[in-house]
Amino acid sequence: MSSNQESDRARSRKGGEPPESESAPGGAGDDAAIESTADEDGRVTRARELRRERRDQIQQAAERVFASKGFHAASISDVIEAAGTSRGTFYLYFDGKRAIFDALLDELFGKLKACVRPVDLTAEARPLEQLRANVACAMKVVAENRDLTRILYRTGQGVDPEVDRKVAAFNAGVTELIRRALRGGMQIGIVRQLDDQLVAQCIYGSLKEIVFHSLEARVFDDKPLAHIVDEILRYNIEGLRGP
Amino acid sequence: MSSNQESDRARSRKGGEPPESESAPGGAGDDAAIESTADEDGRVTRARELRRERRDQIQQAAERVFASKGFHAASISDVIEAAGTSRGTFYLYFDGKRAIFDALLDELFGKLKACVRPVDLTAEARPLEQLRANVACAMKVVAENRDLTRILYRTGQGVDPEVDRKVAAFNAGVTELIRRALRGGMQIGIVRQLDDQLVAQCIYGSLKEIVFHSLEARVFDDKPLAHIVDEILRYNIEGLRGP
Amino acid sequence: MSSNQESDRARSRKGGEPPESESAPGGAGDDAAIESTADEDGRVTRARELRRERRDQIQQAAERVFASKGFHAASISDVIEAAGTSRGTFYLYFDGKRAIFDALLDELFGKLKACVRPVDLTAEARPLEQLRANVACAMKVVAENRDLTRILYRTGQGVDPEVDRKVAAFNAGVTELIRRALRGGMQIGIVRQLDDQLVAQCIYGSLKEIVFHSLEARVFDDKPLAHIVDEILRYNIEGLRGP
Amino acid sequence: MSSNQESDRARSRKGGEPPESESAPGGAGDDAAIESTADEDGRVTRARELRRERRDQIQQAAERVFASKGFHAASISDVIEAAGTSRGTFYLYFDGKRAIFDALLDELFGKLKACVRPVDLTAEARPLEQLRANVACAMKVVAENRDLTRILYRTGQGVDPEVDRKVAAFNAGVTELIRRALRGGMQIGIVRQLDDQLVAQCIYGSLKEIVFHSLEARVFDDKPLAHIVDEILRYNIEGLRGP
DNA sequence: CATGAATGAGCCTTCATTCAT
DNA sequence: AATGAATGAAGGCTCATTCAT
Repeated sequence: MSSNQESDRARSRKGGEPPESESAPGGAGDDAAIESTADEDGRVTRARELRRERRDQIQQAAERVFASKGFHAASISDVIEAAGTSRGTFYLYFDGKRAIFDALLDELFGKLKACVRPVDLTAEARPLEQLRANVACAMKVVAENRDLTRILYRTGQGVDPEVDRKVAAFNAGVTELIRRALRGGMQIGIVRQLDDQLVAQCIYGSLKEIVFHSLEARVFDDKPLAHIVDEILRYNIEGLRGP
Repeated sequence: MSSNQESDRARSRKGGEPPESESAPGGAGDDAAIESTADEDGRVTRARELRRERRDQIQQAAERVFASKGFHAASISDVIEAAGTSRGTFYLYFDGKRAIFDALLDELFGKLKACVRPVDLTAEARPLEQLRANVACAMKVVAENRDLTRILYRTGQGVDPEVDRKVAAFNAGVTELIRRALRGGMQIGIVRQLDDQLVAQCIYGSLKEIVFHSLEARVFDDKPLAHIVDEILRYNIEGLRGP
Repeated sequence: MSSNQESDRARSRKGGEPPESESAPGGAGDDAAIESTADEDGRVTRARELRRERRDQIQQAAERVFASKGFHAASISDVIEAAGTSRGTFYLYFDGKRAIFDALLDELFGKLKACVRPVDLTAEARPLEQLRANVACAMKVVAENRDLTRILYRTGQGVDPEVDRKVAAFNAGVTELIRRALRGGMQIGIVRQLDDQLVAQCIYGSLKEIVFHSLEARVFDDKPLAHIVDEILRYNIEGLRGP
Repeated sequence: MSSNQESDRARSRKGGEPPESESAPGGAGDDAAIESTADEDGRVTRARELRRERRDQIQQAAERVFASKGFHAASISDVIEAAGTSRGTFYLYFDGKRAIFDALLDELFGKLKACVRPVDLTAEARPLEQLRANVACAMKVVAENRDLTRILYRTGQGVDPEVDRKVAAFNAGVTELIRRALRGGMQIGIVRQLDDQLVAQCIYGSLKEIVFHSLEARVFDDKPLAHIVDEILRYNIEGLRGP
């Protein structure tokens, strides 16, 4: 029930820009149009900035709150208190608890997607270095967004069908990326024959575990990132077998 | 917070046996003590059985409910409706929502622990077969307890510090088991030199991902368990590298 | 959206009896079945009585509150305060504010319908007396349920489509009754030829106005009911025309 | 209660004219006073027109919104959206939701009062024709202000004590008018002896019912207005009695 | 032991109104 | 005069838990 109601006000602004003020109605003076336009543009731009700032302020507060208390235990009251805004303002910028969680998810997934590139397997392209770069970047993003990642990790999936779908889609996306790389590798012979679907999941799982565990245990503080990445890559490439 | 209050009645029984009927209450007849004792023993035993049955009935209902709606979305009302008991009875057997979740967790972890044995690495013991047996057993347990496992997977950790601790402890336990096996393997040379902590997590992660994903995607219906186990083992032992 | 949510608990009990306890489950003793049954029946009956009492208590409180503050200005808090119950209890018996309003409406309409009988126009039946009885009874009901009627009068229709429908249906029902009487009267010649639909509304309107106005102005305190009824009937039968 | 607070700005303007621009604000030039006065008069007049236009624009929007959603379900947001103005502007012209409702009420009552004239009972004046004209005019006003009338009908009285008072006053006014006509009629013998107060209410009620019902059922579309008026008059004058 | 009516803290959300720009 | 972001009081509702019977 409640997950369907979104305030019209918030929804209308949701994905996009504020209504742009549609120029002033009424009998405004017609002379000096240029300056007035410039003024207005400036004001509108400024207003848009303020909107974004406010929104970010709330979103960041939510990030902190969710990360420390968990999604379910956190209340809107916690968020607005942390953000230093009023209840009403919160609902001016977000449609509710689920919606702000969604926004946080989008942010994290966006950052992660931004740093992972499909691996080019041609010899000149040094695929191993690309892999290393991908993994290192992902871990850097995670390390830089510890709160955000913890939210995702700790919350699991029980929030909402929509959120579940989003998380599943992200996981599927990453797994698919890995699977394609595996297939390519098999074709040119640098990867042995294997069940690409299953192994892609294994790889993704090994990465996730390291990532999330690092987060909780603050491993990054103890071991150099390069070491971690190296170990993961060797584990995945060479397996465990002794010489 | 309200989730900390535990009814005195339920707490008193918490870790242990039912109150053993505490002798017959009220004005029980004092004559014919011997027969009455015999009777009483029978009655007590029967009572204990009933207790266990009742408890199981509720716990199984909770398992179904949590698995289908998720821990947070499920209400006590859902559970007692599914169990066919009354509200009061529920609280007679469990301290609350968190407590029954705890019990379910214990059950699952118990079953999993029961089937995993430390690997004996001596040559005669065929360590690979032991590994295969461990993994296969774990996957069988999971497949047989789909609901239970889904609860854990879907709920993540946000339930409660106590639950979080339990989950973390289980994870740590498994990882430690793997780590010891790795160390043993390194000592006798069948495992290459590696960061046992990190790689243990990698292995655990790869297993978990397969397990949980299988659960949702019903992979077990499509691929033979043996194939899955083989692929996992080869992945972990040989890695990805082509010939 | 919101008008659809009715708590399952309340809904399940809505139109009817409590679940009747479905007999005690578990291994209850099989002897002495008769007394135990008797006991249980007694207990169940008593429980049902208590339920009804509680419900009435709340409903009457709501009646007072709505009558004095109006539906929109009254809050659930007002009702439960007046009823001396807790918030939760309210929702145990009613699905919400609209639902209790509905119940009040049903009560009033039920009482009104109960006292109005179709008029038998045959000469022996003294139709005038029947009319008088109908009108007098309706006014008595209204006078005895001043609060209830005021609620309806003051609230108008803006509460809810469902309520609107109910009110409209009641009005239509009464008008239809009058229309039929008019038609019958025209057929046997004691009523002149007229547009039965329009005039039925006129009659209903004249009655309603008297009724509702009396309510506010406490006319019943000043003028004998018989006088009022007489005037209404003469007005409707003879019109205004002087001799 | 919040509905009592009225912004000082709006209150100051309340019953009357706009602030007449209170001389030109800002650093207006002080020289050329005469021309400037002429200019200013023009400007002021123009400004006043604009004010009125703006106000009407909002009021008409409110009329539409209240009529379609009902007073309570309609929000200021709905009104300003329909009016194409901003929130702030709304409060510049009206003191709030209740105030604009008040204004609408005044408009409707004004129009109705404007078309009803006391009936001159002298023989030459053809009192029946006057009655017919009164009723016909009222029904025309209602038909032409369907939205406005529906608002009143649907909203009942629960809005506000002030509004209730206004509605009651209007009703009382009309009833009084009818009563006086009845008394006059009784004096010159064209109306039979009756309880003028009660019968005045009956008459008013019969009219109201027709009017409001017509509104919802769009009777005006099916039956000619003249027929309706004729039926009402005959009903009131001749009553129901057959020949 | 079993029951289920009662509780009330606490949640999410809305919206009339204000005020700085 | 116009704007619209900000406010926060208030409302409806849920649900884990208790306790008298």
